[in-house]
Amino acid sequence: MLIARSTDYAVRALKYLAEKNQETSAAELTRELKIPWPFMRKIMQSLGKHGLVASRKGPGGGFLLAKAPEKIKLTGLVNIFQGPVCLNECIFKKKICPNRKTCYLSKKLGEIEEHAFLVLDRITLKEIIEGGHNHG
Amino acid sequence: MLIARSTDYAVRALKYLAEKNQETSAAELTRELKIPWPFMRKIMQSLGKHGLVASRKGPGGGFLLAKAPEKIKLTGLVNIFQGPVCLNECIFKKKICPNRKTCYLSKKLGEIEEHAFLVLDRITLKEIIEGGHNHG
DNA sequence: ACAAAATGATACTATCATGGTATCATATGT
DNA sequence: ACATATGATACCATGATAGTATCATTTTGT
Ligand code: FES
Ligand code: FES
Repeated sequence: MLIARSTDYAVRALKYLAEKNQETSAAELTRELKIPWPFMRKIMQSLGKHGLVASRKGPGGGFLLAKAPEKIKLTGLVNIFQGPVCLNECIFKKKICPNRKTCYLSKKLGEIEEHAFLVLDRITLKEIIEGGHNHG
Repeated sequence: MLIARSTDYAVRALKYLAEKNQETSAAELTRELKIPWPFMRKIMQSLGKHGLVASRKGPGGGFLLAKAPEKIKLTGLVNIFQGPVCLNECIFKKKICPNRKTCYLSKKLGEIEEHAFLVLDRITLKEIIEGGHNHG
């Protein structure tokens, strides 16, 4: 799977924040998006650590988008929650394969991976919001 | 990961069979390809069930390629060992997402998946063998 | 006939990534 | 002070993949 659940949840949360454009608590996000509360909190904390949202503690506190939606790329989110986009780790017995440089199959998988990366890298939160879609 | 270990092992085994072009036992495959014996057997049995190799029991028995290398497609192997190529299963809480039809993100992931499929579908065992590669 | 060598079938276990939970500490507004 | 929020972190659950074990069946050679 290219997009893990955590990444997907993050997209939904960010979309909600962007559309509401007001400080929003994790509780509200949980309620509106039907995402389990502790999991949601973990996700928001990750987003905070990586500077995608700003947070404020205390009553009335919550999260605010910290970057413009057009600056938030899907590849960035994938990186945070799943690590680098990777479809091509020829692992033989848990050791990275020594033949990668010359391997035909690896080359082809590399092509796929690159294409996937390019597509994902061009998708921003803004596009997702405006894309005439239903995500979330 | 696009190609699972089992699929990769299958490719190596088939390549070996194709190059040797003689009846070959699982024991030899295990020995030569450094793949765990019971796992190798399981893989060969799957390949047999799906008609990619023919088998013969008894002393001196073993496996033979049952299709021409150019007829063995990577997508076929992926199907056997991993199921359909799929990078795009928006699963929300274990239920297939109802928004798929209109979802922007799903559309983009679908594009990636389709590209991946097309590339894999054009790779045959023959190409892998002749590809100036080292797979295995 | 018999033993050995091979595959067929199938059930089981192990490992690991992901998804999800729980707890306590810390900050903030009233 | 106290309630309400997030920060940090450790823990648990689940499922997919990788790998193992066992027994039945077929074939060959003596
Ligand atoms: S919201 Fe489910 S496919 Fe996009
Ligand atoms: S054999 Fe490892 S990259 Fe192909």
